Amino acid sequence: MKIAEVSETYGISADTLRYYERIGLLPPVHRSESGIRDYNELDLKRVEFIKCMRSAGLPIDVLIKYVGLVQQGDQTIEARKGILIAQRDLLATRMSEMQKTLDLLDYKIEVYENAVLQKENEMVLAVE
Amino acid sequence: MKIAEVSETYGISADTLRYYERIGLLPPVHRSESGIRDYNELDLKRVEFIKCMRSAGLPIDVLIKYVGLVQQGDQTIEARKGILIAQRDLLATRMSEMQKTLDLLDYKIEVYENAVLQKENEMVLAVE
DNA sequence: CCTTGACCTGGAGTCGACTCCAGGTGATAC
DNA sequence: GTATCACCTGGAGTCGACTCCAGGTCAAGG
Repeated sequence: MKIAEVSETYGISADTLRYYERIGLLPPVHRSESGIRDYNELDLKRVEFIKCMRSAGLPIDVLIKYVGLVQQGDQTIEARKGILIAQRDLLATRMSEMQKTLDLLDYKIEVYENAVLQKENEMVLAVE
Repeated sequence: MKIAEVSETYGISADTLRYYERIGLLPPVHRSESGIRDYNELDLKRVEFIKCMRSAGLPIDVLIKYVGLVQQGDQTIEARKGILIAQRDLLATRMSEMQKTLDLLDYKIEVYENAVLQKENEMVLAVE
């Protein structure tokens, strides 16, 4: 699959895909003879993983570290697990922060809703 | 309350507090005669609101817009409500993305856990 | 053939959100 | 009364994560 289609499929710009490869977040992608990227199954799996992690805000340097460990084979399993657990915990913390904000937003929206209703009510009374 | 204490209390650097004021995210804070910031109740409420919104990733320009509308009084209630609803929806979307990532992380951690257990098992068998 | 279009590279530019000065003032501690 | 400290301002620098560009290669359609 060429870069344009990957970009289309995953909603990641071609520039970003190339950038990920340049910085070592995405290991070198399979190429056609003429040097054009031709993403294979594994490449696509990696793209999807990165997309998922980045969409949740995991920092690129952590992901590069993780990807590097994966390349190094089985003796890095503990280290990889450690990274994932740390990131999982950070993510959970951020989500609970966001939940508080969501609650506050809901509350404020409700308050505004009531303010609007009250205003409309006053207008009706004014007309009557 | 002087800036150092506000910084301490809310975990926001003094530089950031001044920055927020400079860009109009925080309306001008009360000052002592000598020109030193002396945050009053209302100022602190605003700081807390901003902290909450920023911690969930709401962009500064949106918050500046919202704060500006608040300053303009009651005829902006509908617009403010619209902003809050839009941000609430974006936030909910981002949180559900994050939930997917969290689930994937949990799954991968479990897989690593099993891999580690299996390795340990093999080692025990090798010793026996 | 030759033009068009997708792709390539290395490097520079942008953007959001801070963060860090340098140089200056005023109040408090000794 | 002077030294130290927290504070002030305007402006520049940094950081993470892209995003854009110039200049070049190559395959395919008319």
